[in-house]
Amino acid sequence: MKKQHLDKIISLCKRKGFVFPNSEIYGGLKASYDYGPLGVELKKSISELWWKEMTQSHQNIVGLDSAIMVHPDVWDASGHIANFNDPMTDNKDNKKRYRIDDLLSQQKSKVIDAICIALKIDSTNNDDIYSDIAHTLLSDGSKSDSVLEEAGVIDPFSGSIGKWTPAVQFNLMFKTDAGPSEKTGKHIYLRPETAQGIFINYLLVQNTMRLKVPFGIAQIGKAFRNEIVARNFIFRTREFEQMEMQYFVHPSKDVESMELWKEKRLDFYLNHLGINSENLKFHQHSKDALAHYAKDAYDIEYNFPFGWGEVEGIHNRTDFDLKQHENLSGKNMTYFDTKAQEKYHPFIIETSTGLNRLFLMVLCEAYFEDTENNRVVLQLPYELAPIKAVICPLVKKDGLPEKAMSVFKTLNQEFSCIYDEQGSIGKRYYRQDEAGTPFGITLDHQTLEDNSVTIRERDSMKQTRIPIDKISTFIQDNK
RNA sequence: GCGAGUGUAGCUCAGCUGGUAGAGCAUCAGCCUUCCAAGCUGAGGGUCGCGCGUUCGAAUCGCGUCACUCGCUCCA
Repeated sequence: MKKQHLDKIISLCKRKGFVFPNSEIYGGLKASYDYGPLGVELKKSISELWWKEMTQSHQNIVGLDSAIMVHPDVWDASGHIANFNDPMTDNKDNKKRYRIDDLLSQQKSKVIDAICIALKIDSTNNDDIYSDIAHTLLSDGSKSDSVLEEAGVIDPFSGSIGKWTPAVQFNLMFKTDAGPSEKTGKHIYLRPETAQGIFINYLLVQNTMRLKVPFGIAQIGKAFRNEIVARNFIFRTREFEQMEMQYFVHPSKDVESMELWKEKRLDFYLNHLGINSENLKFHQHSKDALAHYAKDAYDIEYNFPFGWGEVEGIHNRTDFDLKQHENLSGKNMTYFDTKAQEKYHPFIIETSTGLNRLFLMVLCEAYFEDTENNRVVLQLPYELAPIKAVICPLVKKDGLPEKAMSVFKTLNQEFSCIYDEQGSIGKRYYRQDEAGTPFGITLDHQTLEDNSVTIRERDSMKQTRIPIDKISTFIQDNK
């Protein structure tokens, strides 16, 4: 049943103003979406919850907002330039695409030798021979296709020699040029992760805030990845928002800290975002699937309509990044513990989550078809609901609209409300059920006599009669 | 990336074998007044994703392209 929900959620998102396809009047842009009036509220609520949980709730975690564009050497140090500029080739016969270095590693040595001779590469004592060939092919673009084919490079899928296209580079990072002309300017990349902004600033942050290890730096911001495949609605987009907290610990405490954060982060999903534990699980990366920087890595996965998908990564990044930056920048990146008189590179435990994925997860979790009452309800936790209450006059006459409007104006100071007098009262409730509004407040003729209203709860549809001045208290108690 | 499918009003969809578009819901205005949608009247809104082609004539056929969904694949 759950498997069929994504279409319904996409439709609801558009209908109610959560998410719109971007550039729709021009036919759309792949994997690009806009957040509508309700969507922006929901997204903001999720990130605010996260921020509060990850900064304010801890004495030793502070925030940061670093730049999207940074010195290009940062990406050299991080490994993004080296690791994600892999030359690729396609087999024209079956349209399979391969990373050339991967492809070569599966070939017999005489094939490799033939290529080396053709390209005049010295293959002796060369550990990076596959990568070297790949990059040579790329720089010699035009002849790369014939070289691979003539050497007899076999397509592992078909088992026969492929008809290879010239080497092509797919850049993970979006590149642009800073400066007035392409020639004089530097290549600038849009950050593919927010983490590096934290690493390069960590000593300044530590110093200005007088922090002692262990401490954390949290950041929310956009990152950009030129994904080849982008799918599943807003699950994987080229432009996305990360919420990361990098926790700096003593190298001997990494395992312990990892366990701590795994627990804390899972709790966030269960107790703050209202996710059912059945729909969450940890997935540990296997050794060979680990990122170039990581020692150990867990994902928190959610059971989306399209299957289990990663919503958060909790990784032990070790001291890889800090040492890399130290090597490349020449600046000392060590932390000095004055009490222990010890100087070291802290290990970094990263909790990195995708805000857009949490958004989708929250919607999937909240979406409920109440067949008994023939309605669709978004059972969002109160804190996440874009609109907290709808204020309705029972009928559009006898001074009820005026009275309701004044109640609306008062309550709207306190929390986000909406006023609605259009259509039957049931219809108005149902409209808000779909938007996830937890409370409906209705004024009727009795209100004019004793200042009481009916308050109706979204999930249970239960109605209670209370005085106007108790609305706020009631909501606080029942949210 | 490969394979399959879809693309007609804001949403869900109908338009069979080619003759320039309909419904329900939604929206808006008016009536009704009723605490759990779908009562009455009326209105706005689409050159049928986009382009090219075939044809006297295309939403309907062909090709291309863009976008989305599903299955594999991939995902630092």
